[in-house]
Amino acid sequence: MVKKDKPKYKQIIDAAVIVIAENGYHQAQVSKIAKQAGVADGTIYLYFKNKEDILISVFQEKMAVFVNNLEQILSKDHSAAEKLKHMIESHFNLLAGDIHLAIVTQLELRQSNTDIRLKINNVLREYLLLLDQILISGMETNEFDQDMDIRLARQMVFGTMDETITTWVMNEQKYDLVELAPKVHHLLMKGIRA
Amino acid sequence: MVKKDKPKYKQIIDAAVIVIAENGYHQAQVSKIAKQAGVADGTIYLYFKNKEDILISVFQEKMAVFVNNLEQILSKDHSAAEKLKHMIESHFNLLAGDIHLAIVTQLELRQSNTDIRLKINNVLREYLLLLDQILISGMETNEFDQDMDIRLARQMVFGTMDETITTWVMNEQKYDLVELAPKVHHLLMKGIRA
Amino acid sequence: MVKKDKPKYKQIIDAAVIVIAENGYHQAQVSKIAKQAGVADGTIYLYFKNKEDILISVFQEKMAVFVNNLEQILSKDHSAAEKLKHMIESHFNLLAGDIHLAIVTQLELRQSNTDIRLKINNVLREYLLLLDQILISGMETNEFDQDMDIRLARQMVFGTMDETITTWVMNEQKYDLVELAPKVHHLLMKGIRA
Amino acid sequence: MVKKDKPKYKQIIDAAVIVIAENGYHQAQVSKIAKQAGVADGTIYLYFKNKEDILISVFQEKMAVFVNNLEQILSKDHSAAEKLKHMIESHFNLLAGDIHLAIVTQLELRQSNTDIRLKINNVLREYLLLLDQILISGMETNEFDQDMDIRLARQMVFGTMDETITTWVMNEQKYDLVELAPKVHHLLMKGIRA
DNA sequence: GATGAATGAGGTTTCATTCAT
DNA sequence: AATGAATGAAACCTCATTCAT
Repeated sequence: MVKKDKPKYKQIIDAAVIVIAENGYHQAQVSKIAKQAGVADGTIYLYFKNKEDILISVFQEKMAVFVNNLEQILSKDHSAAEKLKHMIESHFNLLAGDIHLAIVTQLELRQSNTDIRLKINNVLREYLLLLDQILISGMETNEFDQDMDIRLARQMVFGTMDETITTWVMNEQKYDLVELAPKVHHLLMKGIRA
Repeated sequence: MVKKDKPKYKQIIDAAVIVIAENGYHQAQVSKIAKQAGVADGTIYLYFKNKEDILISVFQEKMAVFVNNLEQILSKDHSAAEKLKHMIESHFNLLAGDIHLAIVTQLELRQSNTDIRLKINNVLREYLLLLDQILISGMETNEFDQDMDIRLARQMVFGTMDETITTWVMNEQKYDLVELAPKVHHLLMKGIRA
Repeated sequence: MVKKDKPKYKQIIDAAVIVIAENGYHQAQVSKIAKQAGVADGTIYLYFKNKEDILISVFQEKMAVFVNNLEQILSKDHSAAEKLKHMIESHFNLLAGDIHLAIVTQLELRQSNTDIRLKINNVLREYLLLLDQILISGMETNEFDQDMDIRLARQMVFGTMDETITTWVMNEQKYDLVELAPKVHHLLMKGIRA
Repeated sequence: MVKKDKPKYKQIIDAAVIVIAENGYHQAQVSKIAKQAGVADGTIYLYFKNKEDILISVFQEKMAVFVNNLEQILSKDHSAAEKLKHMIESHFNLLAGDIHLAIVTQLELRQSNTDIRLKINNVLREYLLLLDQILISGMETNEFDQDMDIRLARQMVFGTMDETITTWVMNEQKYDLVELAPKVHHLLMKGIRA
């Protein structure tokens, strides 16, 4: 059994999400995470190389859920437009259902230093490549504008989603994020359709 | 004469931009900023309440240029679509012309803690309100879709611009940002037009 | 059967010598010694009270060889001068033949804290008492100066040997230590002979 | 005025000697040294790069006194034998007069890691070169055996002195170290004279 | 007897801010 | 107004030792 499969590994990851969300990135000391996880400080270091490793693992583990979801969506026999819709809904659903995670990914983890941010970006890249697949397939079926710049389209889709979620988090989730999904989809579709 | 008009005030602001851009947010110590500005550490505190005050002031001072530009654009007798185009071009132009500033606003300042980020968002709000004016005027003239959600449209426009600029900065400005402006405008127009 | 006679006892002692020699005193963690010995960390504590006990036992076990050798030398029917010569040769030989041990006793073990060093000195005392016997016998037979201070003479003999070996170890054994023995003996003899 | 000339520099050096002597090398925390010196912890770092720098500086500053003394002795118009005598007396005198320093140099500083020990050895080298000068001059005037190996002779002289002082320190200075100087000199002279 | 996962105390260093000059 | 020396709080990580299995 590898470390990642041991119960304490996930226990610590989940504790980190809670502690970061509730205390902020810079107030998320290792000792606080250990306490929240119900283990000794030193135990953390049996499962993670250092604090940076915890933070990157948090992002990796959680991002994996997003990637898996998106892979599911891609595997279904739907139109590109529908896939995009499912992507937005699924993305919004996941974050609306885990406020702690939303706070961590949209606000707190972005305060990390450049090293960690670069590693986080590598994890994110996998997700964006799947988004590119949707865009490319839509262009091939002529659902989406065949002349559009993929990179710009991706930046519009992801930038709009990201901005929407961050605004929602910053406004303390006063309104329903999931309800916005169809509207966001509609807006984006107009931008990219043929 | 208020503090903001004294030469050392701007001197420190400019020093902060340079130091943050060249060293990164977490390596931008007050003493470094003081040295770059050519003043003593203690002098900083004659012009700023604390370090947070410097960072917010940096954003305020620089954002003012963006707001002024946008006000100029709004005052001209153009269509909403043209105003949007000028906005994107002007925004991209300003940042492409001051790499230090681009690095600071797109990457480094986002590493600040949530408190500072919320205050920065307040400063940003003024700019976004002007963007809303363009969107509203476009909807009134039926250039833009009258059924669209203003907030979402704003998030799409700003999110796309922001994501585009950040990607450009992260890629070390290998390509021409300003050249992308028409394409971004075209993409966004498709999304929001009637 | 007492603990010292069990195979794992010597196994751990030998592992400690290797680990200390190869990693240095401050990098010789109990877990490394356990790994080198092929036992679990906890097993160490079935044979030794604590880490300090390992280090002192290392010195005791290895010093016993020196003491045995010297007892052999003393038992032979030689002049005091010859005994001294054999002592130096034997001492140099043993260390030249076990570089790990030389590094540990001359360099690494001296980095231990004062408590351990005092206990090591107690172990060393037995060896120095045998050296004193050589000196006394030489004074009785008028081979050595009958007016000399035994303690000082012992410090000169041991200090010179020790400094010579340490210099040799520090110089990465670039030259032949054993070859120096006659010269050291000659030098010391001049100092102590009648 | 350079840092070394400022009063706090020497204040911290002296505090370090006292704290190390009284608490042992491994219990000489920076905070203890700061407290003993009557400054804040952070102040230490205005004068020293890090803890290692304090320890090396302690040795450098104190060793400088030994080197200066020895240079004085060398400059006098005495025989090599007399110079050696003065060296031993001066060396013993300095340490007998500053028990804290004796404990630090003979016992505590030797517990430092290999990095620091190497740097300390570089400082010591200067002293040993002056000792070599005495030996060489004695050989030139035929006071000392012209056939002897300089390195061995140096190791005998320094090893004997070192062993004598360490034994005295370890025995809690129960007897008079300075009284031993003539005897040590006599013993060494017999060993090296022509 | 043997294991090895878990424990938790403890210290160096940075840096925003102050205040005597 | 300007200086810059001094302050001191705060946290990541290591590793000897234990004890349930």
